[in-house]
Amino acid sequence: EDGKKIGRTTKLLKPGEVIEQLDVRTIAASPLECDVKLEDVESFFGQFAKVNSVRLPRHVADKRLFCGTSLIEFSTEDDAVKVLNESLVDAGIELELKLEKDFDAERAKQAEVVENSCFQVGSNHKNISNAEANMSTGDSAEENGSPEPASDNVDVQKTDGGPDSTENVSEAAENKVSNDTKDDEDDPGENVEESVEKVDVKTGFESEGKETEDGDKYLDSSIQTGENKAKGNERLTAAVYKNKDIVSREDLKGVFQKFGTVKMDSQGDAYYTNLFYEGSNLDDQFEMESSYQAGQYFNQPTDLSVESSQIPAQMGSTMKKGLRSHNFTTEEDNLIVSAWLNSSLDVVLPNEQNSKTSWQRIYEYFHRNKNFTSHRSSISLKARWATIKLAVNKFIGCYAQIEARHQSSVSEQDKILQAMLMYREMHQASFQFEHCWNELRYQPKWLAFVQKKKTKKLSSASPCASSPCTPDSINLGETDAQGDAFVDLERPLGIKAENERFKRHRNIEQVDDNSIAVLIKEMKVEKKQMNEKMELLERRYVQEQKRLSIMQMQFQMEQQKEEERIMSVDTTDMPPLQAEYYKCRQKEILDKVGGSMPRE
DNA sequence: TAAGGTAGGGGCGATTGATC
DNA sequence: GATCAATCGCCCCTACCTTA
Repeated sequence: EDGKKIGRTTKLLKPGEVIEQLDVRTIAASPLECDVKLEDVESFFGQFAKVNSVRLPRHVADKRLFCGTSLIEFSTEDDAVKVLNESLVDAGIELELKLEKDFDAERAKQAEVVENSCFQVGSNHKNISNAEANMSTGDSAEENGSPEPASDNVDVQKTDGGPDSTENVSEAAENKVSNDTKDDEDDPGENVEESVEKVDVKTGFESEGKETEDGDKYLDSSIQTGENKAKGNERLTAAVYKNKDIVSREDLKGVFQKFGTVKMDSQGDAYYTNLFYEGSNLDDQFEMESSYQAGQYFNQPTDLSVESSQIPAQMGSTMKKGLRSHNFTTEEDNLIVSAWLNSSLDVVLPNEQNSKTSWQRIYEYFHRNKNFTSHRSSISLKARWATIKLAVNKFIGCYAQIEARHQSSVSEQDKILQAMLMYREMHQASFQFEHCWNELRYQPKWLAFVQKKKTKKLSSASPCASSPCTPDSINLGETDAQGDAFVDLERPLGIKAENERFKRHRNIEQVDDNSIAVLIKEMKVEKKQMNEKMELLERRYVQEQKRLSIMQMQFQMEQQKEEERIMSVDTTDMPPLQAEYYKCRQKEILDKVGGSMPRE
């Protein structure tokens, strides 16, 4: 305004320089837990220096998953250097810290490997194994600077997922060289020496894959012995054999033993192939002391898996197949109920939000909050909840029926006893979940759940609404006094479902003309009946009005007669008080008549 | 934009087999 | 022998992606 030129005191940096500065201020920290939050990372590193921002990059192979490494941008380069030189431990695990550019470089490599593997995945049902093998191949080829097609490399894999797979594997291991030869026979362009050389190159067992056969289990593992040795850290390393896929059971035992007692049976051979990707064998060969122990193992970030924190702590589902554990205790039941109530309402989470299932969360809640010994797997908890839910639902019905009787002078305890008796009569079994019912009965989530069930039943049973109710339909029936107090948290229909519904209705309209005609006829009849009713009511109303007016006239006539009588009374011979009364009444009447008469 | 396909996930009944 | 935890398979629902 005063004519003086103003400008920045400090010159703006060029974009490239900004990025460069950002790079030196940003460090990558790993391994972090899969469900780690931005705030957690920020507060953790905030203890050491001022944090500008935190990023949680996704995995290169699966964008739904956190890659296990967080990028922390500090306010100054000095801060970044200071933290980089620190030896930080999070959740008992020493964090590996590196500059962002190093992390980016590794990530670019990984992306390339994943891309290669995607193109080279075979068409058979063992895509995962192949992809994993190909990734390994890609890496080694890259290291050697001599890219080779994956199919040219030696691949000792089990080719059948059946029970013989272990046998196949051991055979394959024993006859490695001969297999190599066989492979080479298939591909005449290669010779045995070349193959062996390639196997030797692959001393680093690198794998990166995803367990897709079971939707719950994502497994990204990367065993990088070469790197580990170089770093010299003391994290877990699985012994890796010259053949990339073969790990001895002793080595695995050694790895798993750090997290709990591992039982090994005597059967089976000494080698396992692609354990992590196809390895149901693991269940048979190794037994953790508890399923949760196993879960704990998979929660540990180890070098078995640089990004193993992505693996859900759910492993126990098949760990002790066929072994029935002890009965559920009241505490366990209550904790399951509590876990269910505390878990998210929306059980179907979008993929990009969280790959964990609601039962995984319930499982974690259960084991995090237990103050007793329990090794239940998520499947056990789920099954138990199903039992609890069913029984409590039935009991609610019984209790509602007892309530509906409106018995006077009956305490709540008596009602519960009666409901229990009714339950026993109806279901030939005693109700064993009173403790759960007490926990659940007033909880909004439970009430919403019950209501949802009820509406579902009503809608599905609407065509036969007059049909006799089943005990269960009575259970959740209109007498459920709690039903009105809930907030409707039911999810709306999805687009597709809504369209289906619309289409169905449209189709019904188009196709069923006859039924529409019948409906119209019925409606006309109904209308006629309604009109008749209305006429009847109107007639009654008019009659009633007439009757009222007649009564009113009668009353007026009687009143007039009375007034005339009062006016004609002679008060001369009456006692003074009586005379006074009549005079007052006569005056009143005169006033009334005078008021209504036109004045002159 | 609608339709079709696929994947993820839950519910539920039947079955199995260990425990009571 | 009864009970009940664990498992399995089927069905249904929803969201997302691809294709016409």
